[in-house]
Amino acid sequence: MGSPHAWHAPVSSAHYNPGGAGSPLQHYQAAMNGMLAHHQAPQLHHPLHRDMQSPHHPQHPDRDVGAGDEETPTSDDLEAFAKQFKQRRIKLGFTQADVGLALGTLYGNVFSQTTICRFEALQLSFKNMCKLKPLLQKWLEEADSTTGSPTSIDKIAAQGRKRKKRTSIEVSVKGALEQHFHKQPKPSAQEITNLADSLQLEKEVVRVWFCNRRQKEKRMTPPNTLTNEMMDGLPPGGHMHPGYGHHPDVHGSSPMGQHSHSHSPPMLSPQGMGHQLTAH
DNA sequence: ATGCATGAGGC
DNA sequence: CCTCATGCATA
Repeated sequence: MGSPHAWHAPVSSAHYNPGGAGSPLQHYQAAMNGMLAHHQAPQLHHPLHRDMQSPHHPQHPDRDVGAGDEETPTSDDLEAFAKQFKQRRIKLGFTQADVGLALGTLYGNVFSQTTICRFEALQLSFKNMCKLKPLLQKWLEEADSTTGSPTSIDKIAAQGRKRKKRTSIEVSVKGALEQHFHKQPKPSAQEITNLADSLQLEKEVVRVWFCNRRQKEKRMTPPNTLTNEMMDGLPPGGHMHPGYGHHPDVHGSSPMGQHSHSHSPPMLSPQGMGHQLTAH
């Protein structure tokens, strides 16, 4: 029979430093992004409640630790897996985009470089991470199992969608939006219209901005809310850690309590990333 | 790697 | 209109 798997050679234009230390400068780009996005979805959402985001307590004594469980993983498991995944992926010479395509060939679900990237960086919701983990895990198994298999290349492609051009919001404007976000994460339609008027932006742009902002707060690795506004009445006791805000979640809808290991101050993945440019 | 955007599903 | 998963386009 034919080979069920089919990944072409790692056309990787990816050069990364598996050591971590050395050059923090990594810039791999999906050179030839085949936008083969169409629809798919053999999997629908079930009428299940959102019972996720609470891997609390050990369920069964028969559950082994490690990255090999089929049950709901903990946030820590996900982090460990993501980390391993990235390392192996790079070791094997695949780019994030390659993996995305491979998943399509494997299961029929294609993913973009973006999604793989976000998975590795834990920038997805807990639930989403859980959903993708099995897929990526299987790919890993197959990937190193098929070490050096010929395989055919399939290129499906193309689709033209008229997407709106990405609006570039100025830094100063972003700052203003952030401040409003702290006051009211969910402004009403009227508020949005008002804000849009003030900032001279389209209402839609502002609305979407808030939607995206809320999603960010729900990621596993949330942007630390470092916007202290009322720190004038600090208690004389002062047993507060300087540098970072407390809980990442606000209403208790947040997934899990962050890990227990001492996280360093604001942003900084356990890996080696972090570079932001505030100039343009 | 990430910002802004689209779309499906839900209320 | 919101949430949620996902991605094009871009820094």
